Amino acid sequence: MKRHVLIYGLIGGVLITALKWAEYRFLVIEHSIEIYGGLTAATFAALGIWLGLKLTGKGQGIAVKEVPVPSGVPFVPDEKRREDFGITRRELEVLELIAQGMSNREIAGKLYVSENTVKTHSSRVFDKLGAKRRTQAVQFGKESGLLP
Amino acid sequence: MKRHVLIYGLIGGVLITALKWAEYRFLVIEHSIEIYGGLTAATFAALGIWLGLKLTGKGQGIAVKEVPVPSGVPFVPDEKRREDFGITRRELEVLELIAQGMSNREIAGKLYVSENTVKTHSSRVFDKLGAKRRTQAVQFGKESGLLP
DNA sequence: GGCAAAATCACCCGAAAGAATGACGACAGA
DNA sequence: TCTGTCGTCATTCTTTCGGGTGATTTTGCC
Repeated sequence: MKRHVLIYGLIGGVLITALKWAEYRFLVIEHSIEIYGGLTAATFAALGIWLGLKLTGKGQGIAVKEVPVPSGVPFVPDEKRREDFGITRRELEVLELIAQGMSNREIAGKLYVSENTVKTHSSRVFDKLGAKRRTQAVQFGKESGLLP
Repeated sequence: MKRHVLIYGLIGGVLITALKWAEYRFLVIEHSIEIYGGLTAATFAALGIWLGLKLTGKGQGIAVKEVPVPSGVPFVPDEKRREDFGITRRELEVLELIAQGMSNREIAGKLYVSENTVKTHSSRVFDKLGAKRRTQAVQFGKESGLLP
């Protein structure tokens, strides 16, 4: 939920800035979706072009094909593997924070829940991954593509 | 986190644009948003890269520019970074085993030393990396190319 | 509306981890 | 030979983890 607010805020900010800068404010009402979509598409395309330029500046085409595809879409399909393990979203969320080196207390603070809750989630995740320690859980998570 | 917002925003924008442009709005209900987002993002990125390749013509360099992509690189240069942190070989060895999810006791057994020694090494490594927990040390180690 | 899953929190307790400190032998280099 | 680094080990103490158990609330779905 919080993420949505962030996303909309960010997009809105970018959009409005771009529009303002281009003096196209009158188009917002009628064509906002097209415009902001087009802008993002153009941004993405530009990013691709930049990547292509950057990579072809000194290298041959072989490396270019392999590298940018995985880095352009950095880790989205966690949902599938997550369910393969029977891990819930919240549990994966906790696991991600564990992988970032946070303590249970810090995670609790970040997620606005009690430390006991974090412990419950982490315990369940360890159980589902067959891990005995958090470091092991992180390792398993990375190996199975559950974590970036 | 922040990156996620950006990515989702971009993907979402591209998706909506693509859908709208192609008048395929009815497909949204039936298909997952991730798939279309990934497809469209990949399409635009690929298009951008292709454009970049076209525009730059033929690259002549042979050497592949070092791209920060963890895949494909089998990881060899630890010696250099190790010394940048002032970490000894033994300490890095312990850190590697920690990263594999082993407990201090297991590490002690594997290295044929006492558990106290392992604790000393790990404490020193944490100190040199500025980490407070072993998970954090692992994270830092991976980020700085100290660990695979 | 009701059921099942998920999320939340609590308490206890043992094990593991980590901080702080001190010490000792091996070894390389000045 | 003296010095610094490294590796080793110990002790004490505090904090954190993790297991086990049970409970309540929230949420998603039929």
